[in-house]
Amino acid sequence: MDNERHDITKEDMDLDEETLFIVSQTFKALGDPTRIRILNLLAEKECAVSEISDKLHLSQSTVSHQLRFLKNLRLVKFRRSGTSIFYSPDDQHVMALLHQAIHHACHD
Amino acid sequence: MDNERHDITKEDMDLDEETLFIVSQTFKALGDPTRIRILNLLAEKECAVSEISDKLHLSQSTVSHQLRFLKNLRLVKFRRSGTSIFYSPDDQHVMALLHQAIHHACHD
DNA sequence: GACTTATATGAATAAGTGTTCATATAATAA
DNA sequence: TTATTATATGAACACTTATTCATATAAGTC
Repeated sequence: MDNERHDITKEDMDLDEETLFIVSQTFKALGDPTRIRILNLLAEKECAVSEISDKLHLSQSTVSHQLRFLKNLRLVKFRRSGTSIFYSPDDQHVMALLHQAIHHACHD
Repeated sequence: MDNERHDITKEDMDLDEETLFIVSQTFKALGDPTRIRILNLLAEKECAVSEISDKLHLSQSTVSHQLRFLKNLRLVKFRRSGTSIFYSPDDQHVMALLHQAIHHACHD
């Protein structure tokens, strides 16, 4: 871990357009209950689309649309196995944000 | 700090409705560029509405609307001083999430 | 009181978003 | 090839959201 003192750095200034875009996109991704549930499930274990559908009681189409959303932001990755496609988290930073938020929501 | 091993806890299971609502609301609040800029500014120093307007080049109405949004979620607090109203952050957990996200966006 | 300054608010509008339905694609099995 | 299973996709729709404009409220000053 990095223990250096936190001095004046980029994030203390006005945010540039690109940073602002990335940050807001990231939080938007986490701002939907369905996507939160999907990511929280994938955090436990890699899942096929149909598995997500079944466990979360969501339509296949809804899951597929949301996975595309998460895939576009590189928040999940996938691998093919036969006719199934297995998804798993692909951004540990974002997953850490999610877990922190859940933890705080549960305990405060 | 809490160094205990992370065992099976609530956040590893299916999320209950309330937790899901709180978490998604929190992330939605952080999912808008204007609100991110406002919170990032307030992180530096307590500001009056007009000060936020000026520094971020936003209309007074826009700032006021967004501050109401943040106030409703208890993400900011305020104090009156004459005709001015000074706002400041009121949720260190959420501010921590924001700073983490900015930090990651800047460095990755 | 009247006037100014600072902030809040409601309505309207334009843009964005999540789900559903129908259908397409892709891999496999027979 | 045809049939089956799993997943992806596009269009439509209802719903939400961020901003603007006009106006209201509230505190301070004269």
